[in-house]
Amino acid sequence: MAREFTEQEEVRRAALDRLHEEGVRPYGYGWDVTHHAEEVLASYDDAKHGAEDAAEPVERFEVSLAGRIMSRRIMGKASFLHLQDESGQIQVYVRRDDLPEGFYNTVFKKLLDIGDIIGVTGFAFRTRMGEVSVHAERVELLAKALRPLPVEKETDGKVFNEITDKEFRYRQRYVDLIVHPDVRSVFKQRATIISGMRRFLDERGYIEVETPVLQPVYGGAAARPFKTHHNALGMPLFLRIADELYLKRLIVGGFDGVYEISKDFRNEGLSRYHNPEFTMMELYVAYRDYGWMMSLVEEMVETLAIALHGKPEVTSGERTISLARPWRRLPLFDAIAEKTGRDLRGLERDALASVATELGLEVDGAMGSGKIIDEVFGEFVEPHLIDPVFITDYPVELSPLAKRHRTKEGLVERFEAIVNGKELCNAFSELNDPIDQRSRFEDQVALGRRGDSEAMQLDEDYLRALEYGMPPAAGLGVGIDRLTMLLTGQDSIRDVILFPLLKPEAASEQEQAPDGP
RNA sequence: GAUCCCGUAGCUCAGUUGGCAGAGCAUCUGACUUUUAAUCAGAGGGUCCCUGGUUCGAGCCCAGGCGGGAUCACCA
Repeated sequence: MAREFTEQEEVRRAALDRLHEEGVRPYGYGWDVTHHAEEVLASYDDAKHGAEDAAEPVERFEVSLAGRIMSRRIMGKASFLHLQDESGQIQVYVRRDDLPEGFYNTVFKKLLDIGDIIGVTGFAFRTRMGEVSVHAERVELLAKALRPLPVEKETDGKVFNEITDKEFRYRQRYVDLIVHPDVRSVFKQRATIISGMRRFLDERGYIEVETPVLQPVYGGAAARPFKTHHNALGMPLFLRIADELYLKRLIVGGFDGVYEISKDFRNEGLSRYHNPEFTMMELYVAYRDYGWMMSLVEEMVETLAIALHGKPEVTSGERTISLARPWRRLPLFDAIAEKTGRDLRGLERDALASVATELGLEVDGAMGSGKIIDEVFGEFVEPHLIDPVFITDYPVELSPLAKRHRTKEGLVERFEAIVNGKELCNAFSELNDPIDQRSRFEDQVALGRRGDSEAMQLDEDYLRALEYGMPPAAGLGVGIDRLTMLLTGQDSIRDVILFPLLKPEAASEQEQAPDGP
């Protein structure tokens, strides 16, 4: 079914036909780019290239750029436009008499539009109004835009044509990126964070590995998986919810430090903090424990913040948060006591339940003591932890893969870093006792039988690996999306994921996709 | 899943007690060789989300639906 075109689309399609008639190729093959807009602006030198009132420049500043037309000011025999490339925008001055016969009047004025991608060569100069610009001597169309671009115009705080519809911005991220430089900037910063993290880990000698996304047995976290099917083997497979168990197999295999930066998938709800596929960095280091890992985390996050902002500080709304080392280390029960005034240490399940109820939580019979403690923490403590803090020593039943605490009964050597009221990472001294691990898995299987859809599966092969002997090790998982939110000051995960999951688009524009084989 | 809010031109939004569908920007035509929200003169553009109801008359009131957002709950 043919889509109806808007008036502006009709105009552009008519222009496309005219271009063909005029013998102008509307979609080019490339352009020899010598400069980006920002470089020209940064390296322009009035003394050499001419100030606005200078007679003749000492030397011509030859440039060749390519980009998108973002605005046009057309006059009789000369025009201005703003060209946007990846680096930013620069003004271009186009004169009829500098271009081939007829090009200015028939092609440039009539057939080019905002949104078209062009190549420009010429020389940089400073206009009478003082703006460094490119005096075009050659203009070529590289790609005709058939849809109008919602380009913003701004003057003295008044903004016209701004796209504020979040849905539009997420669905048509390519448009969002064109018209919002700050959105481009967030994703450049995301790349800086990931490459900085990779460098940090590589410098320490840890090896980047790749483990299966499709897993016959999923594990390593408490979450519901996506299920799929392999036709040739006729077997169900799960998209990984974590990398953990495979990475620890590699520690068994003799690697002393391995990490993986990858997508994990969890079949759960969407929110400001949750997308069904998200990016995780997991790291495992042999012969280290969780105390050592805390030092590594604070150093890594501080390093990344400095790389991004020049100082170990981030902002969230009005708030400035210092990420400078060292971070406070606070046992979970102390944190709860500090914020609620209640000491939960050593309390039995029913006593915990009544304290939680007094605090105003709803407790149902299915919740074990670990779950209740977790609820109290999540409700009354975590949201109030703004400055970075390591919360340590969690109940054993919440952490089936963590090593029992060396001195504290019923707890494991686990920590989460909390910043700005949200978990940034999760880590522990890894459980390497195969007998204990088997019984923890069995507890999980029992939970699963009682209907806990997030309980872990028993992974026989992982136990086999542990039975060969795994060195003591520290493990870490960092949510890259949330780290990026923190370091770039974004308050929705959708603003740090290029293409967040959305409901399918209503059938108006999108042809219904046929089902796969 | 629950609650609240929103849906009018390409974009942002007005739209009075229910009485001819509006503005800015964008688009089109013409003028203009240093503009920058260019300017000046003119023009076109609407399934007011959908369906039904009330009414002489509905963008507005009512009911149902669809789409979206925000908050809450599970999870990183």
